[in-house]
Amino acid sequence: MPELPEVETIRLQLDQALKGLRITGVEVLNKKSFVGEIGDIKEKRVIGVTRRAKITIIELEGGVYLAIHLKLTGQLIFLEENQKSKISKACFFEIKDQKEGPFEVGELPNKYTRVIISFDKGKLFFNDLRIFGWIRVLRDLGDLGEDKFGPEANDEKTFTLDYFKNILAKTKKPIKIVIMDQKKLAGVGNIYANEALFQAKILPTRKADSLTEEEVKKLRNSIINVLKEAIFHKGSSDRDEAYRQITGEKGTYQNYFSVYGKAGQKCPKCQGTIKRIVLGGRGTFFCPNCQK
DNA sequence: TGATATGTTATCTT
DNA sequence: CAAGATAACATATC
Repeated sequence: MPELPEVETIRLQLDQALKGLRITGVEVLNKKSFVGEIGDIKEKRVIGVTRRAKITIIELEGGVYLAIHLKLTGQLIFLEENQKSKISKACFFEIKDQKEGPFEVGELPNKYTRVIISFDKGKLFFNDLRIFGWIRVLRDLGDLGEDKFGPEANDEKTFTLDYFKNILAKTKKPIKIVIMDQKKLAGVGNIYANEALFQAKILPTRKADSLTEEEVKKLRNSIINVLKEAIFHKGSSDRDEAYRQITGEKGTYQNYFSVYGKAGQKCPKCQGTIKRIVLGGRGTFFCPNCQK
């Protein structure tokens, strides 16, 4: 779930919330969720928060970084010390208003809180139901493995048309698999791959090297566009999705989905019906009428 | 009970 | 060896 727009939303909010704060302590409630020495980050101030692909990177003074991957069910929730009551109320409201589930934040820490990072003014809670996510202490950003990531999918400067043409021409894999491959393009996950292919009117099953120049151009525009729209709407928190903003609030881009999770429903552009297949083990949604 | 679930990677299989 | 497919990670919901 947390794909580029969700991580970017969290990054922006964390950058505002944490900049200048000092880490006063770290509680690791689940060993698998934290890799590194607490001593390396204690008493260090936050310089800023950046992002690479779907990884949030908290830069600390002294050349130390906290890299965080939320994987499928991770959340980062920040409670400012002096606003605790206000934020708790917002979370409480959310539970009352909507169906209660494992992903509603409620009181903190909760059952799924794996790591708590305390600052001189507030606490950051890392919640993760399925424990696939992690926080790592890094001395060198290269330890993330730069070669593991292609250009950022929302950055038209590095994600160029020429680059896109080149990587697509090199493989016969289904186009959806290719645009979700972080080594080739960083940030696109299942939701936005489905949505971008719909916007570009291209079937997810099409072999990558079969796309015409026109289609490649259209798909690149659709990817950039859908990611920017989703960032504007602070990401998506569809029904069973864990993603929350750092306040505990949902994103709203799920209200703008055309095909994702809509099997059996009407296509928003024609009279066809959205179909679901499995591609690379993932739910894949498309309109067989609009997408060619 | 079986199918499904957003990400990533190890491990098959071809 | 490379490309492609699938299982695995841990847990919950429908």
